[in-house]
Amino acid sequence: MAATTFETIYTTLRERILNGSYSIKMRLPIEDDLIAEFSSSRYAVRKAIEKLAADGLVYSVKGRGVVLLEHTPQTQAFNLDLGKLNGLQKLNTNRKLNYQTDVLQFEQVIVDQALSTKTAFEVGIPVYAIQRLRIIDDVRAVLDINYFNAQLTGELTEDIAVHSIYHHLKQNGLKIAVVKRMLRVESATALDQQQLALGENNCIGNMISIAFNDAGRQFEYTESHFIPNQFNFNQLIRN
Amino acid sequence: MAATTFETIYTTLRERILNGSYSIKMRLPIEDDLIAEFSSSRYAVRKAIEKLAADGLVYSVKGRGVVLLEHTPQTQAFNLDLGKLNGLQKLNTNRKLNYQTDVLQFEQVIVDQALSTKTAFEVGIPVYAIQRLRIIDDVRAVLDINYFNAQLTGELTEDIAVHSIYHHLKQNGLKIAVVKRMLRVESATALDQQQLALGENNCIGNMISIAFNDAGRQFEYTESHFIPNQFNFNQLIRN
DNA sequence: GAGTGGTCTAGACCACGGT
DNA sequence: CCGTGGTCTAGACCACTCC
Repeated sequence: MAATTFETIYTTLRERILNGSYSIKMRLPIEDDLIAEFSSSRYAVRKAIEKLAADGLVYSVKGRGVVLLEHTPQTQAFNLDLGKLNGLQKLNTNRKLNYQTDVLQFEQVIVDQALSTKTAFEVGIPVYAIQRLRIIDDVRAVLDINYFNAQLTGELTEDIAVHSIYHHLKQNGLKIAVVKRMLRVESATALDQQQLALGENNCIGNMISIAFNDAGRQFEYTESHFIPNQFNFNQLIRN
Repeated sequence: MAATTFETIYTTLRERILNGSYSIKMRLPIEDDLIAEFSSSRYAVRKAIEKLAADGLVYSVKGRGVVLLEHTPQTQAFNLDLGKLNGLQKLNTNRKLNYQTDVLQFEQVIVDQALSTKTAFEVGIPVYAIQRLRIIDDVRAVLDINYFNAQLTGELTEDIAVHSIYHHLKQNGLKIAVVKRMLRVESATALDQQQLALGENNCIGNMISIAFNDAGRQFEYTESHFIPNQFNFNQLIRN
């Protein structure tokens, strides 16, 4: 906890909102009151409110005030994991899950034209091509197909792939700045059918991610193929 | 175009980034230079940069500068429709699409316990229950299942449902403040199988949306069931 | 140590909502 | 009209990056 001024205000207000301290009036106190309460500047108060708005908890209306958005037990799920790095959120569970990873493929290849078209990596650069099966509670739930720009990640090993590549990259000083994602529903490929516990289903969810380091370079292209009925993907649209 | 100071700066910088004017150095000019160029305050410059960052175009690094994120023709699709209201983005097409709507169901019902659990609407209030089939270029692509809180939307008619309910609501002064979405891949129901052009596929994408007006009240619960291989869903995660 | 973005303050005026 | 959030200015100091 860095605990800048606005973070303190944000955390305090967030807790009050979730507690229901403000729920009767459906309004946040006006800015001047919050400035007085926290003995802070308007900047800090407004930044805290902006963060609450980004969380989907409040909405500011010019001339009126800051409105609380209704939230019920049912709609809590919409507020969770709004753009967390780890992406897929398991449905209906708070208990600890049992994870296992099978590395199906691990090799270094040179990007050709076809792979470049798909991944946006430049032709000729070396990348790691990795396929991993994620087994969650003994269910073959996710097939990860990764391509990492070897020049940006440094050396990777199969042992790292079994554990967490992201954890390794962070430890080696790679800063993950931004991840862009695209989600689709697709007909299952032969590989999906073979590897995943699809049951009667013949489609998959495909979460395509491209990740950028803090120099703005794309170091990863990943497709995560996942089975139906198990995962969630959240989004918040603000006007 | 309201054209506040920061919007002008934002638009100008955005155009330059997309033009490639800055691409060689992979950096934006430093804040002081932008302040000088636009004869504006630091506030306006920083707000413009923050908007570019929200678009996934740049990333600020304390002590270093504002970095441009790599973008190639392939990765353009990741930048489109980041949280647009209309949600589903049709894959691979810029041409004009031919839309048709069939209203399958249109009735007013009172929320019972089961519907309340699903929609988060209070038991006992009147809602419109609407089912519409969206036919895009003669393909039965999307099945919309809507529930609107009648107390918040005012009267709706089947004729409105054939056209655009959102358009009607906006015209009647309802301000759509926030939409929260959850996307899943699900096994197709009998209704989906019957109505949608699923072909061999036996799954659908389900985009569940809850929408709030500018008083913070949830006025809508909607499930959009859509066929595989046709739609995109974008997300940006920032560190 | 120099350069850069992040936080913070204290003010001002404007635009919108409601009375 | 008053109350409110949105925009904007001019400054200060801090934290981080890079040389």
